[in-house]
Amino acid sequence: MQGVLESRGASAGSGLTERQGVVLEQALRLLVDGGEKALTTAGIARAANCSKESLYKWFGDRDGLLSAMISYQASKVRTLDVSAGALDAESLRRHLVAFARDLLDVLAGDVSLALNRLAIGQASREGSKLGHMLQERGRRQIGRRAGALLEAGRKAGLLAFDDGEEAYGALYGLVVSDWHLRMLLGEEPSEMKKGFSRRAERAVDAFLTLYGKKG
Amino acid sequence: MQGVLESRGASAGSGLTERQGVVLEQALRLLVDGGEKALTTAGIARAANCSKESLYKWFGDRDGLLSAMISYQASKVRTLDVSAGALDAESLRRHLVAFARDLLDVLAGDVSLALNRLAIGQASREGSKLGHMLQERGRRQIGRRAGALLEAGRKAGLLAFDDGEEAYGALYGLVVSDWHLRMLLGEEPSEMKKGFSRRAERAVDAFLTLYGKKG
DNA sequence: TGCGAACCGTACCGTACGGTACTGACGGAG
DNA sequence: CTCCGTCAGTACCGTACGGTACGGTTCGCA
Repeated sequence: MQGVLESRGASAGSGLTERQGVVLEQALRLLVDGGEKALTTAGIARAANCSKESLYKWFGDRDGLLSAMISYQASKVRTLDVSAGALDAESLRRHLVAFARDLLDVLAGDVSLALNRLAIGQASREGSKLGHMLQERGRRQIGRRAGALLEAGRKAGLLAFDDGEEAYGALYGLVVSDWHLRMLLGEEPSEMKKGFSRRAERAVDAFLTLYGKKG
Repeated sequence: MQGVLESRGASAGSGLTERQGVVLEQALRLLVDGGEKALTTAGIARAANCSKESLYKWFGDRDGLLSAMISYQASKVRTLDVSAGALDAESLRRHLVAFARDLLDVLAGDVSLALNRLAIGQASREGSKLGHMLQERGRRQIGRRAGALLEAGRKAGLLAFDDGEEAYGALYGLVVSDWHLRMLLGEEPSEMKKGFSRRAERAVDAFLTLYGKKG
């Protein structure tokens, strides 16, 4: 067990060989296509041209595989930090609209929806470990980007709020409303994506009405 | 098949005998306690003291049983319509806060959470029939109450909006934000319920800032 | 060339589920 | 009393899954 060399370069420093990355990729594809029901160890092994025994050696058990899938996906969609230098009212609005649009796009992505469905289906069981992971690696991550943007807006005298978390909550609610839940329940995302741009702008307008400093 | 008498009075005119109501009650309890994994036909039969054969005779198959559970629960939590006679600014605000608090309470209810988890887990499969049912019987229902309230507010000259659906979406988003998803992912609802009242008031204040007519 | 580790493919095992079939008990109708 | 429908309880069947074990193959390495 000690001194094991990774057969090729590890991917993204996650401690994963690229072989294991391929496995997780195929597992995600299966999950997106057929839901949790289609995510069987035999199916993953077949799709990734590996043996079940290797799956258990690499990931321990099925739960370990699910956790690895979430970590893997989270590491892939690293949010690009916006360099928020020298904000004025118009550039702040543009940044907020871009954030809102990105948020809607991420939430409507089929991998995101599939992983959220998976974690939610698992949440009733004890632990809800997957839910915590998704929360930590997803919301926390994108929340930090929004928080930084809001803070920059306040520093520039363009926004007024006491509680940053509350302001972020309002922005999130105005942007997303119940669309995320509706997509999780099966409403066709492609139908909704067309209205995302307009929706993002409206939501940001409302947010600025609430938290923007008049001037 | 014809002329079958229901052995006792049907419950709520749903075409269900009270025996079947007991079965659905037990099924919901199992679902809340143990999640979808615990919702097996054998388990339901044992909990309700009936035979599996009767389950299949009454509900057809497992999907029919799940649908019946949603219908049954939806018929139980009929939303009380508020008689919105003679609104002024203060009573409108009270009504909105009451609505917001009720909304949060409903969404945080364990039966609601369990059914939403069930429908979401099922949504990846074809059809997403349960998702549609939950959408129709849940959101549509409570949305009508909110829509009527908003419309009354506009008629009374207290609110200003063009698109009622958009205004409702903003209210919903401000009230709920991402709390529903977080609870679905397993965050403990009892921890959150304490802040519901304050949260409802804050959200309504923001909503009135956006859509309330000044004066 | 020979050794050993990793690994694929498959077979295998125990279990649990959805759904069906059978038996026996109850209870009402004639 | 007898017939008949309903239902509980249980046994049963086919299937599918998670997890393990084994034979055969490739490949790095000495």
